[in-house]
Amino acid sequence: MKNTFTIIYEIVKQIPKGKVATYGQIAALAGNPRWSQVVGFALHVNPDEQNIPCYRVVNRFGQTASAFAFGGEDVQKLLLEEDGIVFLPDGSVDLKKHQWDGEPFSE
DNA sequence: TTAATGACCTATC
DNA sequence: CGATAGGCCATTA
Repeated sequence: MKNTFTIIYEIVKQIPKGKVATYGQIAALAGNPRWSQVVGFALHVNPDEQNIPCYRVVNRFGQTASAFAFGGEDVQKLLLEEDGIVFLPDGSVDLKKHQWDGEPFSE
């Protein structure tokens, strides 16, 4: 069952520790920059949260969504801190310091 | 089946 | 440069 979701899951699961990726970035890496919404949907269902760290996925502003599906917003922040993410006083992560460089997929 | 919404982003004025 | 509007894909009702 390798649908669009699987692609997104693969990307998110490939996110290295201590870094975060944005929906648009994941969508772009997936091969479709306009899957931004679908990416959110994929994480929303999150059938493999154990292997799909949604907390490492943030929006364009470096903030997580309001509707979390694996615990709570506080947990999300804690998990990122555990990974070594630097949270700004605004409640967002320093994308310019932790935004995922990109997939190790050398073309 | 059609229509509307959605953890969004991009382009244009 | 800043803000506004629209659009794309998939899922759900």
